[in-house]
Amino acid sequence: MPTCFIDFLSALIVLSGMLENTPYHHGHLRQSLIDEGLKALEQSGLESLSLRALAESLGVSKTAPYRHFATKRDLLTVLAAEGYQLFADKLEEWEKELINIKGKERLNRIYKVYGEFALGNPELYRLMFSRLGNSLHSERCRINAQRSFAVLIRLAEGMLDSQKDPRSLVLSLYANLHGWAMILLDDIIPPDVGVNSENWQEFALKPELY
Amino acid sequence: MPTCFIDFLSALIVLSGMLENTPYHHGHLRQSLIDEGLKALEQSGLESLSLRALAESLGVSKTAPYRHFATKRDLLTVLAAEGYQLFADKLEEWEKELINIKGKERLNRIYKVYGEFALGNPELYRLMFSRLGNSLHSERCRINAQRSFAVLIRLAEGMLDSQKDPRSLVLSLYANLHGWAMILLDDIIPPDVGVNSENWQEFALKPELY
DNA sequence: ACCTGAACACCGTTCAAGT
DNA sequence: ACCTGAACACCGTTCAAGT
Repeated sequence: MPTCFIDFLSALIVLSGMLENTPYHHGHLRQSLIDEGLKALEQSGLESLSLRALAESLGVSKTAPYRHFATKRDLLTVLAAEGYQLFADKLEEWEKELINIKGKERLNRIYKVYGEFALGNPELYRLMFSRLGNSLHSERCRINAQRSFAVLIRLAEGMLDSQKDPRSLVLSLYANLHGWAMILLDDIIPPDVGVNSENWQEFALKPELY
Repeated sequence: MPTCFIDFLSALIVLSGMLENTPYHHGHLRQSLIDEGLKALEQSGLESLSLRALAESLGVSKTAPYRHFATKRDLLTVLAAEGYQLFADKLEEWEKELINIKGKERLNRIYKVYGEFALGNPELYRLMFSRLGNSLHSERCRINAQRSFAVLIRLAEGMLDSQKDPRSLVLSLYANLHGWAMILLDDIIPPDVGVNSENWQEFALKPELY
């Protein structure tokens, strides 16, 4: 049987699949895996997210996802990229709101918005800032992580009394913000101190420290 | 058959097992699981640690560990407790070394020793400060976590110029230390900044900020 | 008391086959 | 091109049985 005939048959099958929208072909499986993946992530938690369960909840066989993602990790990397993009978008949005707010109050608000993102998307945040989802794994993650960091630098520049190098200072600010986020998300607050997800900002670095 | 006779038989079997040290009975399985678990943790990583693999490497059946730990999580909690104890011991040891070191240099050294523990026991640190191993899960974890925190407070008291509440300040110091530890362990350093596990302390909070 | 073996309900992943 | 089904190599965990 000549190759071109087989190609013709394949094309026919593909076309009929797309046109008739048979239940055999899902149609938007790749995007559905991403959307449903983000939902399942927050619902079941990062550790419990399973490719098989995801496939079943989309009414597709256990192995269907492998047509769109080579490994489970590849899907997680795309989910992390979605997270980094959402994070960068939020930060740029908040930057506009803080444009006229300076000094002490500005730092308070930075803590607030950063905390809102982390505590509002706990599993996504955990994925993004973990070995699995870390920004080094994809171009899209890296670009949006860089975009987020750029906003943090601009936010800090309008906050500092001193004229120190903002890049270095933003790094310690970032370490602080991430530290608090992880402490609150993983509940690793030292005992008998009375810190919780409501009042933690009172305990965080005060602006007069700068 | 009367119960006391069965008990007698059981006792006989137990005794013979202990005295003859047959290969059927391991003898120190519980402690071996903890020791081997700590090794496997750092070798294979937290996510790859498997109860079955652990059992096999100890030459025992896959289900033998269940005689000593109800669940995998229970073993992980004990491993975390070992970690918290080691951490508290190290901190108390370092406290003695820092007794005559004050101010600026003292903060540098705190960063150094904390970083040494986290980067020296990366998987153990990750387990301890995660949902799985967090100190709320066992009395022993909690006691040693509290012991560690107490050392941090004493270390900070000898460092501060101001007379602020040390507990609140230590919390922000802890968030900072933990943030840096996680950033370095998970490689989530913002791109193009040139921070790494060697030079990170130069970027961390400077003592003159206090 | 301590351990084994078979069994169950999950995983991720591969590959030949179907449409 | 896209999906299915059987199969493989892993998991954690339960339970009846062995020593």
